[in-house]
Amino acid sequence: MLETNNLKFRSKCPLSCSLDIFGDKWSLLILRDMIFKKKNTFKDFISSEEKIASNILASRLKNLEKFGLISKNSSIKNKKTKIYKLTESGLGLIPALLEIIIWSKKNNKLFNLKNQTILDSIKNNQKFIEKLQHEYLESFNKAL
Amino acid sequence: MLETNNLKFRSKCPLSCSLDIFGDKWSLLILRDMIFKKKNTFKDFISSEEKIASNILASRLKNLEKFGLISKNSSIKNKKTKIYKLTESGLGLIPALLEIIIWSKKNNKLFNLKNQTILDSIKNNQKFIEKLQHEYLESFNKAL
DNA sequence: TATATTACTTTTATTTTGCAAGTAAAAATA
DNA sequence: TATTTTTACTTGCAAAATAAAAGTAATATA
Repeated sequence: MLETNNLKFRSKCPLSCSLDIFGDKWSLLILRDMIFKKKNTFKDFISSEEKIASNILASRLKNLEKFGLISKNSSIKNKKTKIYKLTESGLGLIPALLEIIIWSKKNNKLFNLKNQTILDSIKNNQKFIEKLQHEYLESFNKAL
Repeated sequence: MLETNNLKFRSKCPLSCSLDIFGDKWSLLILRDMIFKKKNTFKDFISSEEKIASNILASRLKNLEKFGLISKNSSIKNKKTKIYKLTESGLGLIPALLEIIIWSKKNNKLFNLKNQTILDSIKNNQKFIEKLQHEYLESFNKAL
């Protein structure tokens, strides 16, 4: 294991490093919830249909924060509620998520996807990505 | 857990289904080895620098085959050697892999990547993707 | 003031991963 | 032809990660 700033990686391969960060069953689903569903609290994430366990969610949020994909702050309105926000680095994963979703759509004989209208309009072009990023930041500012 | 053709998924979300298939630390590295390093045997994969354990490799190969991303056949020349080949579905993941790699390159302050000349030329356009797919199939036919 | 909510942590059980060693069949070598 | 090596795995066991359930502490709401 290579160690850089106390963070361990199996190799210096960019794909391998990326998977060391988010190569699991849950991390990208948290980002999905933030990007596509404008979720930003612990309670939001817990309520997703895949039913992540609260201890796993806590550990994933901590990890994503550690690697700079999200940031954590107290809400201004409400001291109890913590708000998780995608960083620029986290928003930068939108193109990768879209490509996975596009792949999934093309291979859906395997897993019987439900029709999701939002996905039908996906074209992985720069404008769509920018729109998503813009929408995210806007909704975030509203929610805050 | 939803069950479709004996395959279990946490939900019908395309991203979630995808992660149910390859959301781990190793599956995409096997695909990377096939796509970028033209590897196609058990021995090839075992020799990668991330040092996957042989039982894990066996289980991942079986899983990728089960989900139709790769196929397995005996070599014509050599009865002992098994050749793993990307299917069309597996090759279809190239755009997603490239986006992860591009993300990784942009965020490399974190993990000190070595300069990989091949990556410097990456543009995630259709031509580059087609070139990779073509190269893969060509090298595969040679190796066979 | 009492109850509910939010964001966790803790505990315990189960599953997955990782490591080391072993095996069977085929191929290469002596 | 006999022996060694190679390839593609499997097995057994320890360690780590995950999952499920329950608990907690601080804050907010009725």
